[in-house]
Amino acid sequence: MKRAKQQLTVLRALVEANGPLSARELWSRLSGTGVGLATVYRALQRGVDEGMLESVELLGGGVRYEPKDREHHHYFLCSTCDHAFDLYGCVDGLDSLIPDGFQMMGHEVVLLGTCDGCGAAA
Amino acid sequence: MKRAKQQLTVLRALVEANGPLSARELWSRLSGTGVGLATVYRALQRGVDEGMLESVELLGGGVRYEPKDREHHHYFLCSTCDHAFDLYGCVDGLDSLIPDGFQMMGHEVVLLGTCDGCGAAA
DNA sequence: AGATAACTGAGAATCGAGTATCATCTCTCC
DNA sequence: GGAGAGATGATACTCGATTCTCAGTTATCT
Repeated sequence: MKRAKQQLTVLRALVEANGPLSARELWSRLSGTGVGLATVYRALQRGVDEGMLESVELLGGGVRYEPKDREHHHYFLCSTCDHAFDLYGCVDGLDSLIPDGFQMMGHEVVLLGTCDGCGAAA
Repeated sequence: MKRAKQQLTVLRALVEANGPLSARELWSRLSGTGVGLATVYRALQRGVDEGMLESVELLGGGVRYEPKDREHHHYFLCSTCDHAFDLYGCVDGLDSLIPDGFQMMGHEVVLLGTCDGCGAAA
């Protein structure tokens, strides 16, 4: 098995994904390559340290990672396959929700439902 | 210490809160009452089973609980104190985000920032 | 009061996510 | 082709959240 380039393999898989991936999700996508889970975590950690990746936390617990250069976007979380898809675009009316005295520094919108593949299969 | 009513104590604290609480957060609010952590979990589990509570997962990991009878709302998550506040109201433009073939069954909006108390203290 | 079932607190046990360790492997530079 | 540095996979370990266990407590009914 080829070594020393496994971290690049990990990062490439992340760039090619259509949404943020968790460490485990990423690892399972690389299952054919023999990459170890520890290497996946190392690659993610390094990517974050070097500023090319960012971690995002959605509903459902786990931390997911994606390239940092993507424009502002939100997510669609499929309740069947648990995969998160990027959604480009945003929503209106956020400001009206903020209570007096609170300072908003960011927002997160997550749509829940079934994705293309899972909805068709059902 | 009075017993047998501890679960009611737990549920009452949850109803009186201004947002969903995690098991730990709830437990710490009851620290003066001698209620055990296991009892908090038991009360929450029973509340969910009986349909009076629902669990919500926001960014930041943990599961939080709140009464199920509240109208549609979203959350403000304070990055300083990590408390989640209910926000009544909603946003526009969600439909335009949904990709073709996806079916939306719900949505979650979380505002991030600093709350009244934490912003004032800073 | 007595019997019984439900409830409780404390701490042990379990579980999953993430991290640390270590022997081995690969690359680069001589 | 030999040496050293960095990378890798397997696995042991840590840590926090949640659940389980158990002996003692309390409520209810008689």
